[in-house]
Amino acid sequence: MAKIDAARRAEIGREKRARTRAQILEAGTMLLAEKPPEALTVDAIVEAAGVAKGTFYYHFQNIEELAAAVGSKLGESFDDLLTAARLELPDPIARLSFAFTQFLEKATSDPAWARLVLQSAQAPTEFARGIRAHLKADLTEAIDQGRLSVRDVELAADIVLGIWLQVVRGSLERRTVSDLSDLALGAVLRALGASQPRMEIVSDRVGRSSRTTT
Amino acid sequence: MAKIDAARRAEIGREKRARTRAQILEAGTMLLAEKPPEALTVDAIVEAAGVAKGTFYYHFQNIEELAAAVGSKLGESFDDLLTAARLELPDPIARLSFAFTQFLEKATSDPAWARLVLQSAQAPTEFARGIRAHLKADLTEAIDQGRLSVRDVELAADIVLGIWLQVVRGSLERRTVSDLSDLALGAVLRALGASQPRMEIVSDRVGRSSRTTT
DNA sequence: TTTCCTATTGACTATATAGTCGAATTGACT
DNA sequence: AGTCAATTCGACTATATAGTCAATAGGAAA
Repeated sequence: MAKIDAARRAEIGREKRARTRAQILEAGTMLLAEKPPEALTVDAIVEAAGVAKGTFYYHFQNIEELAAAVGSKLGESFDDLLTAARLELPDPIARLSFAFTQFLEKATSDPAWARLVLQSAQAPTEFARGIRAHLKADLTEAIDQGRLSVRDVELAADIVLGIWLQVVRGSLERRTVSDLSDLALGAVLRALGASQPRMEIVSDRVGRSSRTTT
Repeated sequence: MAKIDAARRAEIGREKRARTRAQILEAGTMLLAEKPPEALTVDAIVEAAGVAKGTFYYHFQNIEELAAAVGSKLGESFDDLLTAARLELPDPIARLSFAFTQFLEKATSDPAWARLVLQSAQAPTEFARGIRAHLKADLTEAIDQGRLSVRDVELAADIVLGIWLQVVRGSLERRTVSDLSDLALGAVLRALGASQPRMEIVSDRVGRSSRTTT
C-alpha cells in the first residue's frame, strides 16, 4: 500500500553494503596474494577486513565465491591495461608485445598485484583462461600470417606465459633491471621465431614512457 | 651387563621403521603433488599412508618437515636424471639442453612427478634453489664464452625455467605433441640467443631414445 | 519521534585438525 | 617361551575453523 517498496529499500542500503563488501574484497585480495585459496580462512579474512564473521557470510557464500570475485576484479584490471590501445593495433605481434609489456610494467610497479596474478595463475581459473584465450587469438593470427616459426599455438602461448610469469617471479624476488621489459619481450619474440614486426610501431607504443601516442 | 646394546636395538627396528617412513613419505609426495603444503593435513596424510596419527609424529615433527623430506627426495630424482651424462658434456649449452630435455621427458612420462615439481616450484624451497643454481652455473659459463645474447644470468634463468614450467603445465592439461621436447628446447635456445652448440653432440645424447650412449 | 527494512554483529554449535601419551604390538635375541 | 627396546596404535585434549542465527544498530521515510 505505502510507497515503501522493496526496490527503494534495497537501494537505501546499497552504498553501505557496497562499502562493506569492498572491504572484504580488498582483504581477500591481499590475503590471496600471499597464499592459495585452500589455505585461506574466513576468520583471517574477517579480521583483516575488520568486520564480523556473519557479515562475510551475508556477502559471500564461502571462500570460493570470494576468490571468484577477486579473480573477476583481477580480470578487469587486465582489461583496463589494454582497452585504450588494443584496438588501434592491427598487427597481432605488436598487440601481443604491447600487452606483454604493459602487464610486465604493471607487475614491477605493483608487487601486490603481481603476487595475486602469480597465485591466480596456479589454477586454471576463469581469469587465467581468459588471458590465455586472448593471447591465443593473437598468436593464431600471427601464425596464420606465417609470422612465427613456432606453429603450435598452445606451445607458443606456453612460451609467452611461461617467460612472463617467471620474469614476474624474478622481479619480486630480486632487484629488477631497468630495461627488463625490453629484454624479456625480445626473448619472447626470439623464442616464438617472430619475424620482425615494424619495430617503430611497437616501440612507439610499447616503450617505457606512458605518454599516449599522438 | 648383557650385550643388549642401544646401537644393536636401533638397528633392529630400522627396516620396519624405514618401510613405514617410506609409506608416509610416499603419501605425502602424492598429496603434495595435488595441493600446496599449507593446505595439507596430518589426518589426510595418515589416512593415505594407512598408519595411525601417532606414527606420523614418531617420524616427523610436523608437515613442514615432511615437505622438506619430499623436497629432498625430489632433488635426488633430478640428480639421478643427470649424473650419468652431465660430466661428459663440456659445453655448457649442450649440458643445459640435455638437462632441459631430460627433465621435460621425465615430466611428460610421469605426470605425478610433474605435478609435484610444479607445486614445489611455487615457493623458493631448497630444492628449487638448487635447480636454479645449477642452471645459473651453466648459463654463466655460456655467457662468459660470449655464446648468449642475453647477458643477464637471472633473466636467462627465468627464461629457461619459465618456458620449462609452463610447457610442463601445458603437458598436464593438454595432449602433448610428439616432438614437444625439441620444439620447446628450440624456443629456449632462440630466446637466449644461443649461438648454435654443436648439434650432433646434443642430439646424440638428448634425442628421444633412452638408450645409453656408447 | 516512530517505523521498519537492511546490514551488521558476535555468540553459539558442529566439525576438523594439531599434537600428546599410555597401552599394545612386533620381532630379534636369549 | 620369555625378554625388551623400538615401533605402532588410537583415544584423548585442546584449539581452529566453518557456518548459523537471534539480536542489534543504522538511517531514511512517515
